[in-house]
Amino acid sequence: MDDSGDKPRSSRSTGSARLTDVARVAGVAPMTVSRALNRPELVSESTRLRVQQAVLETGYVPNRVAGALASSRSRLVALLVPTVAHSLFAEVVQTVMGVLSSQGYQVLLGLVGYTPEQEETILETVLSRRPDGIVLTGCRHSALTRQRLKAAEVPLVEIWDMTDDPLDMLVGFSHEAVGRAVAEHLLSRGYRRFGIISADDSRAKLRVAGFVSGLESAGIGEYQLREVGTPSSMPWGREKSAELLDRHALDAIVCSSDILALGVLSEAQSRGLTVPGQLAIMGFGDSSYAAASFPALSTVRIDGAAIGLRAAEHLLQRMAQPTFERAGQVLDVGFEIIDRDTT
Amino acid sequence: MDDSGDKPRSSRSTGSARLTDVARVAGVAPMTVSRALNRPELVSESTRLRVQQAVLETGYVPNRVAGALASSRSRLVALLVPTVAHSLFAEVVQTVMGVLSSQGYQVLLGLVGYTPEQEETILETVLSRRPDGIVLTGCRHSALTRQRLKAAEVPLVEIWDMTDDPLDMLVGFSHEAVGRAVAEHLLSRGYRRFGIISADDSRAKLRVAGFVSGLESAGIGEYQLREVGTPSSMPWGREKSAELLDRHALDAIVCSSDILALGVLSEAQSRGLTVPGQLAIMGFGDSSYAAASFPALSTVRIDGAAIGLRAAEHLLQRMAQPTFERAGQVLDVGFEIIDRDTT
DNA sequence: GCCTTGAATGATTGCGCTATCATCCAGGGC
DNA sequence: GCCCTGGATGATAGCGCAATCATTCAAGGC
Repeated sequence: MDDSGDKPRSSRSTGSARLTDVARVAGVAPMTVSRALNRPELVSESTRLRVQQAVLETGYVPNRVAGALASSRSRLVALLVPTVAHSLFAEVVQTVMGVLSSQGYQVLLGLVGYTPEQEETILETVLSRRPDGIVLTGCRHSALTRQRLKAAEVPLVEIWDMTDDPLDMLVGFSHEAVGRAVAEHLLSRGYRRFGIISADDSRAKLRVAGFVSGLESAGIGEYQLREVGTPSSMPWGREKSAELLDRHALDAIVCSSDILALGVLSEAQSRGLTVPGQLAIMGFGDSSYAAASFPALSTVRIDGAAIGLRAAEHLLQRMAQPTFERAGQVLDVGFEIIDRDTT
Repeated sequence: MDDSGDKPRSSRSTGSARLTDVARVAGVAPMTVSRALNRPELVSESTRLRVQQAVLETGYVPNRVAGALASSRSRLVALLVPTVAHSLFAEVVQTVMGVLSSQGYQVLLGLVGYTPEQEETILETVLSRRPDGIVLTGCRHSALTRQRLKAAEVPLVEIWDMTDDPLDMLVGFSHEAVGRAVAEHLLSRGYRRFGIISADDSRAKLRVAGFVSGLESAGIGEYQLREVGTPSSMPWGREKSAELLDRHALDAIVCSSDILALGVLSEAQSRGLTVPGQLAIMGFGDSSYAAASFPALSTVRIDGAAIGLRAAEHLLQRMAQPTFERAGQVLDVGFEIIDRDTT
């Protein structure tokens, strides 16, 4: 009845219902509406119901932009991955979002590709949203990126890589160890003349380095390496393996992703090579189609869901305990060699 | 020199540099800093450089939360898809984000699954961020969702479906037409006894309905239908096809996704059935592995990149022209039957 | 000289919310 | 009666920025 106290809506207002509108309808102070919605345990049952009713009547949708500004809590988590067009990262995105959204966080997704420059650019705009937490793929960042992240003092989980010295928390695995394990596996199978097809991305190169060091430990210094651009694709795999097979006598080709390996497989088949008899092929990622190819692709399984899950959990924990000591927690989720029919 | 005019930093402040800090260092008014950063053409060259310098000195990172509140422009676009763990939607996410981020927009990703309830919940929290635009998968929404979207008056593109009556703009294709085209294709190949394995999702069901109506047009009223839960997977495909093949004499099985079709294929192979001689198999989506399977999977290609691209473009256009008449623009990107070696 | 013009810059205000502290009041101890 | 306690509610003041309008000043016309 008494709406004489309303301020006239300024020309800058958006026109939709505000907290004060709900407060007027419910006959309480704006602050009480805020509490009824965000901390209902502080408000009496009857007030809560009146507010609820008023929200429905006014069609009020809270403005979290204003809320974030006032409270310095955005309830936003930034998730930076190279791409989602790769099932491994898609899996991470899927699980991280599942965990975080169940706890009331929303996710600002950033696709940083495979270059430090893109990461820098995107990180800057991401930080301008003042996220409550960040999940960041990889742990080899430019100096500027590291500096910005430290300055932002925002809970952070690096994923999908391994280091002793994380910026904050880390959930991942060692790419070098993957490479080394693949080398040992193939050597134990008796393969000796290796081709490598690797994407031009820093983590793939780490795996290659691990693989090569594994070979060297066994006294093998010779191998053939080809790099391909991103995104990896079957045609890249075919083209580079054709090149390798034309010029070198190889008995195994190791690829930095399953999709490349599939390309190698089809090249081998088109040349009438028996797999793995005349040519062994190793992928990486254990994509859903690795098991479905014929012959079924041997590969390395990374549990993206586990990484996403643990990363999200770590982040939630840290966000809940604001200044918990920066423990430098590191979790290695490992990997698994999947020995199917191409090795 | 003169910093006597500074307000003491309130206890509620976040501690990082603000516009006023930069302004003080640069020796200009805060408003001038704002202009130098957001509308540099309004500021003299020398001022712009001084501000730039001051930004570097202070390590200032703009607070877009405050900016969004003050300007009623969030520079945020919400992108709602069922999942990213499916290459088709991942492709859409990838392209939408590519286009939008090049124009300075950030993307708030929402995974709505395949139920209207999840869509409702997520849409509510999404709207509370006051996005400048929304890309929404599907165009069959609950009444509440439709009402909220209309009330929000935010530029909207529905994707991945088709209707005459979009909420705002629409870029997609007709799932019924897909089903009908698949029916015609298989009938023309001479297949007559059909099994259908479909996910329990509304758009897959539309494709089934189209397929069935295609059969009926040809006078075929009998078919075997099995539904599977989400997410679809190879084991689901194997299990349901085993069930179908045990009980019915079929010469073709149509699946609502490639991954299901791959499961059917492996079941067929394990039974020693020749494909397509004794059993034809049809997928949907033309995932990257469809061409790689053996035999290569026949399927339906949807150009997810085109959908994402056009959707993002439409949205950008609408966001640039605030109250352009709600044209009800509809774009049908169609689909393509990919006739490989399983039909 | 005087006015106009427009580019550059500044001062003020408010976006819609929540932190914080103040107030109010019922219930209880003594 | 008085004071304490604590739950419920309210009033006030900002969060950091940009919209808006005001001011300044050099250049130019006459």
